[in-house]
Amino acid sequence: MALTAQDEGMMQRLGTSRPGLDTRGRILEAALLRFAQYSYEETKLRDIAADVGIDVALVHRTFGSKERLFTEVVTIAFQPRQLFAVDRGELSARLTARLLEPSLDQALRVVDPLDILVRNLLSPEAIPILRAAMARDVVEPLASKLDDPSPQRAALLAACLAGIGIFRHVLRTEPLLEEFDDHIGPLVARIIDLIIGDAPAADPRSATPSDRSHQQAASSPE
Amino acid sequence: MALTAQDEGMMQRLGTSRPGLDTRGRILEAALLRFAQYSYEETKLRDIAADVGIDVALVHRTFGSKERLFTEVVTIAFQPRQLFAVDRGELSARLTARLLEPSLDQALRVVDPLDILVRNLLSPEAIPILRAAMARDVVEPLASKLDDPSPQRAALLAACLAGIGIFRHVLRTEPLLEEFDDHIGPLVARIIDLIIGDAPAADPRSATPSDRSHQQAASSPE
DNA sequence: TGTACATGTCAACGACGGTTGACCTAAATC
DNA sequence: GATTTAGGTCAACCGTCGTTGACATGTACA
Repeated sequence: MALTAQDEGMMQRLGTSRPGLDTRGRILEAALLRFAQYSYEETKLRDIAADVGIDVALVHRTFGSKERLFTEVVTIAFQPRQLFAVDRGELSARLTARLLEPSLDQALRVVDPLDILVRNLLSPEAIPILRAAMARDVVEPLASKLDDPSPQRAALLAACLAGIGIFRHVLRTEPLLEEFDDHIGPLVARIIDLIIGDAPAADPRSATPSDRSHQQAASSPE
Repeated sequence: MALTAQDEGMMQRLGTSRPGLDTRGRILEAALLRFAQYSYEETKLRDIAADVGIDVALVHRTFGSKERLFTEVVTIAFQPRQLFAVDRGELSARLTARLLEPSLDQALRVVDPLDILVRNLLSPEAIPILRAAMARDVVEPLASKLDDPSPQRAALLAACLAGIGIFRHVLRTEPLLEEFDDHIGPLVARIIDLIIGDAPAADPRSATPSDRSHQQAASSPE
C-alpha cells in the first residue's frame, strides 16, 4: 500500500504521462484510506487529488463522480476478505481480534470493511451503497456459516460489531478506548458467540427472564 | 413538519411579536425532531426555520450558532429520561422495547437519546458534543445500576444498542427491518442480559474467545 | 506526418448553507 | 410622545466543494 518510493520511482522511470501507470489505481488507493478514516462528506476529492499529486478534475473525471468513486472503494474494501472464511468455532475469536485492534490502522494502511462501514454509515449518499455491500458481502456469507440460515442473526452480529467499532474508533468513548482487557474482551467474544450461537431453537417462548418482559414490551408501545 | 394547528393557533392568539411566546422553545422543538431524523449536516437551519415559520437569521441568532443549538438539543434529549430508572431485572426488557419501536417516531413526537445519537454519531462537529453527553447521561448512570461498577460494560451495552439502532433506522438493513419476531427479539434481550449480566467474575482468564460453555450465562442472569 | 486518444492541468461555475448586518415593527419604559 | 429594546425580516456575503469546459501534451497508429 505504499504509493511512495517505489511508485514514484516508476513514475520517473516511465514519464509523467505513461498511459498505463495506473493513476486510477493510485486514486483508488488514496480514496480507500481517506474513506476509511473520514466520512463521506469529510472526504474531499481535492484531498484525494493532493494525496496522489494530481488535479481534482482528473480524480473526478476518472470515476465520473464522487459517488461512483466511493462505490468502487466500497466494492474493493468489502471484497471477501476471508474474515468469515473460518470455522464457526473460530469466528468469534477472529472477530474479537479484529475489534481488538488498537485503532483503524492507517500506519499499516490496512483497510478493512469495518473501517469504511463505520466511517460512512450515516452519510446519506453513502448509505444505499453500503446497504447493498453489507447484504451482499457480509450478511449473506456470514449467515451461510451459521446454523440458523436466516440472515437476521448475521445482521444482528454485524450491527453490534459496527456499534462497538463506532464507539471505539469514531465516538471514542472513553471506557472502550483502551485495549480490551481480560475483563471486557471475553465478554465481547461471548456476545458474538451468543449471536452466532447454537441453534435458533434457543427456545424463544419459555426460558429467559428477559422473555417474559419482552412479550409485554412488544405489545405495549403506542 | 408538524407543529401545525395548535401552534399556529397560539401564534395568532398571542400576536406575532408577543415577547415570551417562546419562539426559542419552538425552535428547540423543531430542531429536536430534525436532529433525531436527520444527521447534523443534513439538518439545515433553514429547514428548522421553515418548520417554525420564521426566518433563518432568527434561528441562528437565537442560539448563536448551529453548533450551540445542537448542543442544547442534545442536552435536552439526553436529559435523564428514566430509561434506566428501573430495576436491573427490567432493564433488558425496557431497552429491548425501545429498540422494538417501529421507527424513530416523529408522529408521536417522541425523541429519544438513541435517535439523536444514532443520527449524528459520525458528524465531525457533533461527535464531541455527543461524546460528552454519552458519558454524563448514559454510561455513568447506567454503570451505576450494574453489579460491575466499571463503565466498560455500560459503554459496551450502549455501543451494541446504538449499532442495532443504526442498522435498523439508518442503514435500514433488511433482515433487521421487520418487527423483531419471537426469533430475534429474545436474542436481543439475551445479549443485553449478557452484557449487564452476572458478576464480572465470569472467569476472564480461562475463557478463550471461542469458548462455548458460557451460553448458559446468557440464559441465567440473576 | 498527421490525426486521434489518453492523460493531465487550470480556471471557473453554481449550488448550498452558515453567518452577518441593515432595517423594520411593536411593545415596554421613562 | 420619545426612546429603548426584544422579536423579527430580508438580502447579501463568503467559504466550500462537486462539477464542467477549454486547453495543453505526449504516445499510438494510419
